[in-house]
Amino acid sequence: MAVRTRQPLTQRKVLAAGVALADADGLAAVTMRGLAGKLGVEAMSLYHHLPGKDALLDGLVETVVGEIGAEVATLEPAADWREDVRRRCLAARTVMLRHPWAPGLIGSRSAVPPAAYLHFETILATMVRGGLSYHLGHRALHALGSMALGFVQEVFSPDPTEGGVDPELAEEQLAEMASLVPHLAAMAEAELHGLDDPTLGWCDSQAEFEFTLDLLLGGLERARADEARTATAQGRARRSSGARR
Amino acid sequence: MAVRTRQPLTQRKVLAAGVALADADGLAAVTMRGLAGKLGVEAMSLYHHLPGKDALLDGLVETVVGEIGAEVATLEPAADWREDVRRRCLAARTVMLRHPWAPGLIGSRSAVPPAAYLHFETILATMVRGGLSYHLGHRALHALGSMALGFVQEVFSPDPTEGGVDPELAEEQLAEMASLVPHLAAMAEAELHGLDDPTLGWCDSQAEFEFTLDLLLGGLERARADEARTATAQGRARRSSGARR
DNA sequence: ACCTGAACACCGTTCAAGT
DNA sequence: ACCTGAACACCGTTCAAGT
Repeated sequence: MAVRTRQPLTQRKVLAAGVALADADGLAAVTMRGLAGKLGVEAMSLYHHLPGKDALLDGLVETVVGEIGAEVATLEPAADWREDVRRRCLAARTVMLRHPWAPGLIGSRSAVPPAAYLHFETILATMVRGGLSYHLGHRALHALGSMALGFVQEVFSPDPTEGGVDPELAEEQLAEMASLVPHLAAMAEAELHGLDDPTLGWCDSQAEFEFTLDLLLGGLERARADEARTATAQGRARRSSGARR
Repeated sequence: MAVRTRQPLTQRKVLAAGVALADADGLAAVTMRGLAGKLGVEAMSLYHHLPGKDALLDGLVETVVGEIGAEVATLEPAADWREDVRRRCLAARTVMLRHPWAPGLIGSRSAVPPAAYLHFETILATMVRGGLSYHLGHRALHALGSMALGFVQEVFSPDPTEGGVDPELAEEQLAEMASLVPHLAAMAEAELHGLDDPTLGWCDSQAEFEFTLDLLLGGLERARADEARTATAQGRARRSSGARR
């Protein structure tokens, strides 16, 4: 299955093959030897295009974050800053859904992918244009956190029982949960019964993502309005008292 | 430096040594051979107390999450549900600050640490007692996400230049940033000038954490009030129209 | 029961050598 | 310049053997 090309290898081709390999077989399958094999080449050849494994992983992150740029470029601008930021985050999310290994990799790396700075920049610019101060914009970037890159730190893991819930197994687990964690069990049951198609699983992660996003944006908009009101009130007070500097 | 004990090894001791080793030398230093060496034993001895490396890593997570339970147990209950949840998240955060490798490890594992369920349970119970429906409680757990375990997905990485910012280097970086990402640069500068002690770094991660937390909690409280108002209005409408079921 | 030593199949990486 | 083969120091893990 090795792709044999007579064209010489390039860093781009190595990284593209790395992303494809991670998509297909998971990040653990991306070894120097394994990736080289996919490219019809020996492991040591990769060192002519990348300094080592660490650079390869950084390159994979950079490639994926770069895809966000392409995705965001297709967006139409929105009048409201919140709608604009919302669309950017959702665009990033569509990219991450194509590369489910990427959030974990990004989280485990210490360095910020350089391409991410450009993405944050456009988001901050949108917010400043929308009336947020740089201080609030700073806090907003922290608050949005990884959502700007299209993922949340999933505490409830991506379902290992992919593609559906075994109703019988779910029943068993519910029974077991009921005694240990009654509120969680009640919640799970309440949510299960409200679903049209229980085989899809009872956590609609897309809906959760959007709910959280709207929650944060709503809160930031209120903070923004407060800030504007306070500034106006202070300005009025300063003017009416005739204070100078 | 190997700790030689004549007492036989136990799983608890192995895990405690693993946590200590990760605290001291990082997660990468936790290898079967390395950990065994710290315990004054051969690598293969560990297999008598743990099935393998994967179980070791799961055990490390479980140990750390277990510490959250101990920390939460010292809390005094708060009247307001938001204050209560807030204290629980901050307690979890103090545990994670002791084990900076833990969030990355938790994020990279697919399974939810069993001890975390108990933690989520008490948080959900607090919220339900505070008036949230199970549905909203479900969404709240998702929204709080990893904050319930005391960390956020840090996009701006934990500062590698630990313990302060070199002002000269910072100036250089600012100059470089200014052309590429002007809004970010302006923000960084605005934040730097407002600081009492710039050597502490210009991102107060504790303040950011609390701001984000309060933002989410404030939004959830509004959603809670909306939900309560809607339910009351629906009830009133149903009663006044004499509708039954 | 608990621990050991040798061995196996992998990994990232160095180095000298090929064309 | 790009690629190779052998080798090195590691890793998790199996197995047969010790007490």
